[in-house]
Amino acid sequence: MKEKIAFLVKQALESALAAGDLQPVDPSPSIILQTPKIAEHGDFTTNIAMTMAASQKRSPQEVARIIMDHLEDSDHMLSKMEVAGPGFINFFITRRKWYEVLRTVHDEDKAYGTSEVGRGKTVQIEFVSANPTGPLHVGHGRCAAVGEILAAILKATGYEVEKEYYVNDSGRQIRTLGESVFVRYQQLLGKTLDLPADGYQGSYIKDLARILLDQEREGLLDMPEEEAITFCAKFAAKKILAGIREDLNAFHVSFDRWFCEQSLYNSGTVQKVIQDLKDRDIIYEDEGALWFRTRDFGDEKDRVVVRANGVETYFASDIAYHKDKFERKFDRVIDIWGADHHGYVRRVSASIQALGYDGDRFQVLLVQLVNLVRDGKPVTMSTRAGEFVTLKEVIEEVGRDAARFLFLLRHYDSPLDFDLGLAKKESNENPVYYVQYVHARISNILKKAEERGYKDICWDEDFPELINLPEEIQLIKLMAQYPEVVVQSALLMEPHRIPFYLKELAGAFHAYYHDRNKHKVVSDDVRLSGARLYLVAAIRIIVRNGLALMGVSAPEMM
RNA sequence: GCGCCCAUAGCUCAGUGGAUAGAGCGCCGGACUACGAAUCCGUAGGUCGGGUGUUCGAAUCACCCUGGGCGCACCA
Repeated sequence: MKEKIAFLVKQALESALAAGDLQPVDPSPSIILQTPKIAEHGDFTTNIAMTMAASQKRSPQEVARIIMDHLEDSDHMLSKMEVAGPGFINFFITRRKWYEVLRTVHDEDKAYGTSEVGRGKTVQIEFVSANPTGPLHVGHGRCAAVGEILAAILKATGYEVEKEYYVNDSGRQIRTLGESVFVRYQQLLGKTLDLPADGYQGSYIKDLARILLDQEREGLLDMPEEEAITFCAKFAAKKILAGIREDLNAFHVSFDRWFCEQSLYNSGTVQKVIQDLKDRDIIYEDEGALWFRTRDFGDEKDRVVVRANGVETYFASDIAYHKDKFERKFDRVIDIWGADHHGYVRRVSASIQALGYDGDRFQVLLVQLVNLVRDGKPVTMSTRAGEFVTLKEVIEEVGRDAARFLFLLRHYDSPLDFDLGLAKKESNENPVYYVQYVHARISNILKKAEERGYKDICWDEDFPELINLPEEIQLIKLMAQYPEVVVQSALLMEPHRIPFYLKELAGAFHAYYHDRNKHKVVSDDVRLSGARLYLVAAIRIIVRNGLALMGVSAPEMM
C-alpha cells in the first residue's frame, strides 16, 4: 500500500517537472512515506514538499499544492489528500482499498511478508563460532537466536543465505584444553599436580577425563607428554563440539557449513596469505615476530600475526578465513560476535581491505551480553571457576520458544537481562505466550466454526459491508504493515522489530476479541460470521509467519 | 589514559530528522452464564542524563561534559 502511494507521488513529481511547474533538482529527491502516529494525519504522509522547498525557492505549501495537482489517483485509492502543518502531504486511503490487504494475506498465505528486495544477492552469516573448549552459555544462545532469525529474515526478503559456524580447532586454547584434561586424567590416577594457570576449571573437564580414563585406561601415561596432551586435546575438542552441535540442534539452530580452522593450515592457506602480505610489505618482521600493519587501516596499533616462537595467532587464521569467505563470492559477509570481541573488529576489517576487498561488503554485528536473572535477582556466575549456567540448562528450564522470544525481544545492541522466572511464567507478564495465545485462540475459533458448518472461508464481495468497525479497519491496517516490518528488519539488520510487531498485532487482536458482545466472530449471522472468520484467519496467518521467522512454534492449543 | 557501545515513565524497553514521545511490567480500580481470563478495560506516571551547535523541524545528526557497560596481549 505504501509503495503504491509512493509511486503515485513519484509520478506526480515527474509530471510536475515535465509541465515545468517544478524545477529539476539534482539529485532527484527520494520519496519517503511515513505512517503518522495520529489518525487525523491520514494513513500515510510525506515530507517531500518540505525537503524540496528550499531548492524550488517556494514555500513548502506551494510545492505540496503543485505535487497534489499533478497526482493522478487512477485506481481511486484515496478518499482525501491534504496539505497540513508545515507542509506535509497527508493521504487518506479509501476504506474499500484496505480490504485488498485482507485478500492479499489469504492469497499469499505462507508467502505473505516475503519480498524480493534482496533478490540475486548472496549473504554469508557466520555466528556462534564458540571455541570447542567448553559448553555453550546463554550469551552464545543469544547470538544463535539473532543469527538464526537474521538468516530467516534475509531469506524472506529474497537473499540467498548461507549460515556458517567457524570452529577454532587449533591453536593455543585447544592446547590448553588438552593440558587441562590431561591433568585431570592424571589426578584420577592418583597423581598430585595442578591445572596450568590458564587452564579450564569447569567440572566438565573432569567429566571428560573420566570418560577418557574409561576408554583408554592408563594408556596415556605411556605416551610422551606432548603426544598425550595432543591426544587429550583432540579427544576433548571433539566431544565438546559434539555437545555444542547437540545443544544447537535442541535450540533448532542449524548451519549450512562447519568450517574448521585446522583446514586452513592443512591446505597451506594461512602460510600463503602471510607470504603474500609479506611480499606486499603489509606484514613485516619486528623483534622476531610478524606484524600486520593494521594501523594503516585505522587500528590503534599493529597486530601480531606470527609470534616470535613461530606460532601463529588466531588473527593469522582469521585473515585466511575471511579471504576464503570473500573468494566464495558472497555479496555480503556478516559476522555475529559477542560484544566483548569488539576490539577485534577493526583488525579483521583491516585485513579484508588489505586483501583488496570492499570493506562495505563486510559487517560485524556485536551482540551485547546477557545477564541471567531469576525473579529480578542476578544469578551469580563465576566464569573463572568455570561455574556458569549453560544454554542447555536454560532451554531445559524455560523451553525453546520462551528462550528464543526473549533473546530476540531486545535490540542486539543493548544488554539483556534474561529472567528465568519470567520466562516460565504463564501470565501476561510473559510476552511469549501473549503472542502464541493469539494463534491458539484463533485456531480454536476456526475449529469451533468448522464444527458449526463453516467449511471454506473465502473472500466475498459482501465483506466490505460487513467488516466495517473502526477496530476492524485498524486491524487490517496493522496487517498491511507486516511486509514492511520484515523488509525494515532485513535492511537495518534489526530482528527485534519482528517480535515487537507481533506484540502489537497480538494486543490489537486480544482487545478486539475480548469485546465479544460487539465482535463475536461466530454468531447466528452467517454472512457476518464468514467475514469475521476471514479477518481472524488472516491474523493467524501473520502471527504464524512471524513466529516462524523467529523459530518459535505457533501452537493450536496451549 | 585510549577506543567501541549505551543513557527515554518507578522498572524493563520501543521509537524511519517530522506534527501531541509510546508499550509492557509494577501501583490503584474494574471485567468470565460467552469463540479459551496465558485475556481485557480504566487511572496515574516524562527536563528523552546535562550543555552547545546543525536545520524550517532534534529523543534521533555533530561536538563537549557527566554517569554506566565492554574492550585495550606475541589471548580470542
